[in-house]
Amino acid sequence: MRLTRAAEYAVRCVLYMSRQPEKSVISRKEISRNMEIPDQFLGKIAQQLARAGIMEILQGARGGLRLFRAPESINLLEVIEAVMGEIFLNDCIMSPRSCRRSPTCAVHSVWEKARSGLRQTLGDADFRQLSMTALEGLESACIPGDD
Amino acid sequence: MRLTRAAEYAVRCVLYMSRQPEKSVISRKEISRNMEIPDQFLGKIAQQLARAGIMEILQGARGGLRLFRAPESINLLEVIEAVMGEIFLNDCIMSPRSCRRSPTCAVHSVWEKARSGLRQTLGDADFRQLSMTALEGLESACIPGDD
DNA sequence: CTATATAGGACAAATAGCATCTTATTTGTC
DNA sequence: GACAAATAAGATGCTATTTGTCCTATATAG
Repeated sequence: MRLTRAAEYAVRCVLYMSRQPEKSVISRKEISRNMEIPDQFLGKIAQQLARAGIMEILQGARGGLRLFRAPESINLLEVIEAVMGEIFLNDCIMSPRSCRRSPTCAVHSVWEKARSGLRQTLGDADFRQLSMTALEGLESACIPGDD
Repeated sequence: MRLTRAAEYAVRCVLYMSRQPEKSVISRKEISRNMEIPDQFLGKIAQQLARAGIMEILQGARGGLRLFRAPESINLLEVIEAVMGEIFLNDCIMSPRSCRRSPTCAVHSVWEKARSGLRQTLGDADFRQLSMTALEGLESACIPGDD
């Protein structure tokens, strides 16, 4: 019931880019260095974010990453789901066929409520807000693992 | 970002027990058979639920499981957390030491909101309600994996 | 043409999830 | 006390996922 490392990295990456001048191209190396993300791993993550229409990747010399949209139109939910897939709390929500009586199962409705609440909260957080509050260099996102 | 199988089994187990006459002792085998839970695995799960004060385990012949409290005083959240540990969405919520500036990090506050909302929803669902809506034999809880 | 980037597939180590096996222990009944 | 019916608990194994790394290919600016 928790974020993967990859999703955390994705959030850090978009957060870093949100703080740069709009439409600027930022090299993967710069991001990975500043946000403590393994460079090659960030490459894979960036591809997923690109496929989700969040950023674009420019190849070749002077290439790098560029946000595809303004930070205020990007939210936490879509960044996370771009990397982890759609958030769901249990199997039966995801594949109703495997649940024999979802329409009348009380547990089912709780899952659904919990899931939609969670997605709502994450969907309401856009990166303009996030980047404005988190201003200082490296420490703009939580950096786990030192513990 | 999803329930483990063990947590799903725990929910099914408590749900089954909530439907039986209060304070009755139910053998593990009966529960595992009726709710499609591997018997030995249920043994482990029952121990966790017992440690959490949700049920008690009676050893020996005619032994089995018995709810320690009335179904209305048991909620989804505690059953899940008994098995999975406390729900948290990312590392930095769990171990604030590893997060260098949690008080001022905007992302941090979103995690906290999402987490508390999720726990609230699950905490509001008690097993009296759940067992009343889910009445029919086997199919009282979602049974994944057939898909 | 060359230097600088990313692309993308293969691979590997670590961890977590999902049990199962085996042996021991507890308890009720005859 | 002996036996049968249950659970307890530790060890073990299999699989999938996560978290990367490596290597070769490809794209682009100058």
